[in-house]
Amino acid sequence: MPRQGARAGAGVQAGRAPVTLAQIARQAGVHVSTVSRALSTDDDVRNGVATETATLIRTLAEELGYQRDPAGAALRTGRSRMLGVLVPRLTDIVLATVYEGIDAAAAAAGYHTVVANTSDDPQLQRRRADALLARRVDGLVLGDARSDSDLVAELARQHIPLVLVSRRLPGRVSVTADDLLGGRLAGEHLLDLGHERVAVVAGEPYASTGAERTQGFLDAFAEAGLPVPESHVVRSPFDVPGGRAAAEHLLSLRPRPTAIFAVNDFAAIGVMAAVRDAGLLVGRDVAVVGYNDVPLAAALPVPLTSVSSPMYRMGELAATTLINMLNGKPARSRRLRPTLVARASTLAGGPLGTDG
Amino acid sequence: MPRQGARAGAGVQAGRAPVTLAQIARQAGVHVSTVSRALSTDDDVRNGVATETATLIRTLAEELGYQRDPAGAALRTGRSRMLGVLVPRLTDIVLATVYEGIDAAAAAAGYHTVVANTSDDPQLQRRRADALLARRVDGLVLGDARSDSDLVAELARQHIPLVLVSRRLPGRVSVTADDLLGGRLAGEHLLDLGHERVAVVAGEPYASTGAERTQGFLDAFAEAGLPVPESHVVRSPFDVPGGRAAAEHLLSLRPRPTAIFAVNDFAAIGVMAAVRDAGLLVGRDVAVVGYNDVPLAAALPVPLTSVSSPMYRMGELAATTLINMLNGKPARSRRLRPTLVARASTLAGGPLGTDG
DNA sequence: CCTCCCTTCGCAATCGATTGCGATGAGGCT
DNA sequence: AGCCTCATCGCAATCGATTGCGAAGGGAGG
Repeated sequence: MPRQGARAGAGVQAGRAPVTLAQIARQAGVHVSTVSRALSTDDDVRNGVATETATLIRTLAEELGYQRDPAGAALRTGRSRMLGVLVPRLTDIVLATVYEGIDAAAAAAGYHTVVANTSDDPQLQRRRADALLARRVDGLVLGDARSDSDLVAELARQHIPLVLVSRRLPGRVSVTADDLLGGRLAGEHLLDLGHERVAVVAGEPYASTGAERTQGFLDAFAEAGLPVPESHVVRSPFDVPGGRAAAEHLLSLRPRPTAIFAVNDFAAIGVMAAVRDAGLLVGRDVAVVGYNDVPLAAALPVPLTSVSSPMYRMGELAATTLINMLNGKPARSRRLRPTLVARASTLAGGPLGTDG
Repeated sequence: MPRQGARAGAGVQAGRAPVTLAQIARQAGVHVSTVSRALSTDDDVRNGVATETATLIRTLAEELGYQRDPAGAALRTGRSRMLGVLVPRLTDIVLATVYEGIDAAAAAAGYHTVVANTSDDPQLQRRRADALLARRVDGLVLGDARSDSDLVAELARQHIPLVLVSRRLPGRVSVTADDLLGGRLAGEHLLDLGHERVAVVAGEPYASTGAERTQGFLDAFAEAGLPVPESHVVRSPFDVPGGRAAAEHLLSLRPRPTAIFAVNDFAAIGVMAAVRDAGLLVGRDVAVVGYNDVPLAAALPVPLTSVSSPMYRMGELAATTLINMLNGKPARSRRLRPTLVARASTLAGGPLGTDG
């Protein structure tokens, strides 16, 4: 007799006494399998139980406070009802917002999520993904897909259900914002204001977000007959110091750009700092456009013009798409429409001359 | 014969074929129980296996890529090796940083974490906690403890292992920063600069963080013989609009305060906005002190003086404390020391006169 | 009145890992 | 040489939920 008494792993919490199917079965005078069926969420299964038996069991379960043991269910079914989520970092409010959407939609569908930070580091991505898989998550939502890594391809080869979010990758199911359009919106906004000499803080090349926002922006100017020279497009990390350093370089160019588009609000804040440090005024001497429209953008001393994407909704859609996949339904990629929010960082001074 | 073939829940991912103890046992020519013992992390258990048998099994497991099935282990042991974490919101960089620390320390100890947002809403706190418990987490880290709610007491009554983080509650094990000291540091800093008429944006009363920071600040001024009148202490949400609204009120007082302490950086940013809106200059006309020293504080147009607490470390300690509890070791509360980082928002203009 | 069918349940195996106890064997001791 | 001890390992039960199959029961139709 392996067990001597109560629960083995009860450990510290002596008080908990989880209700099991067997207890309900005993009280209801039926077999445990009947209870399982009555409590099933699957209609086909539940229909095998007489209505009055089912309601009896249902109310009994309610009274006793029954909660299905996920370990038992997972062991038998092979599905954990847990989703793994990989993000570059949760301290980035953009990804944190996406994650909140993911978690909300997952919870609504009876799934839990487990997140992990990868710092955009390929080694960490692999390690974290393995850890999640070891936890037997049913699928993955990847918010940190890199175009220069083959991790996603490997996971796909193992037939692991996955959905990309925020960043795209050719041939993979993803839920993203239309970054190409977003970049174009930023470009057209500056064109409307009369800017002709502009520059781009383009983010990291391995992220489709930065790459496509940049491309959309460049497209707009190219189509307007004002192609942006390559020297005016610089890569940079997606943060304040990164944007600041990039802008310091761009502001040293002669003639100086009259506007700078940063593919990320934090980089844009760094750009604004560099503009001030150069003794210039944001919005009058140099227009600045950011991307993501984080809450802070509107609260800055010079409110930041930014492109807004439905990040929370993106997370929700990513989760539901993955869950549909798990249920065998076909899944398709989605691209959500961004909008531009114009503020003082581009409007303060009105259009600048071509030789300001 | 309930099963017809391969794995039942394989679902979409047809490729995965998890290695089990039984497979290793077969290849090693030993019983599955021996494999289990050889692979155990518990030394007492592993010592029951001969060294060479153990190494054989260990290398075999490595080659086959064995990963313990958490469901099987959890079912038998009653422990899921999962920790539940409750935070007000993950989009708050402060809590996100704490959570990163929690997750890192948990992962290092072989635990996974599951987070949930509660929006500081008592109803949601209960629901999320229940959901986590239904998932059979081994313990909880609560980052959203409210002094006006009895949820924590209820959980404790059920003997659920838990540790508070960030916010304290009397009689509970917690890992926090010394907010009383932090508030005092802010107060002493302003006293050193000669301020005599100050005000406080005190945050929400149910959070020990805001309450204690405020108290420490008031203590410093009271001990200096310059008690702050109640009318100069206003509560507010921990965000930009909240700080802005509170500051608009405070700036309308006559004589106007020469300095404002906000118990949270985002509220402080709102304060700075209100100061600007009033046509005043932050750091010269009105000094502003924030709290938490978020990365953005240093990047603001007028860099923000702020009290810095080791948030990541706080998360790490909270997780290890909880895990120690789970292992039956005694746990004690910890209070980490904050430090003040002085910047232009208090230094720009030097001390102001008493009738500025 | 008998037979057939359908609804409703029970039976029992099963998922993978853990663990108390007992069996086996080797070695040392008297 | 016989017995005892200890190290090592196997046996089998067990955690809780799920599910294919079969049985029992009731009702309807011939």
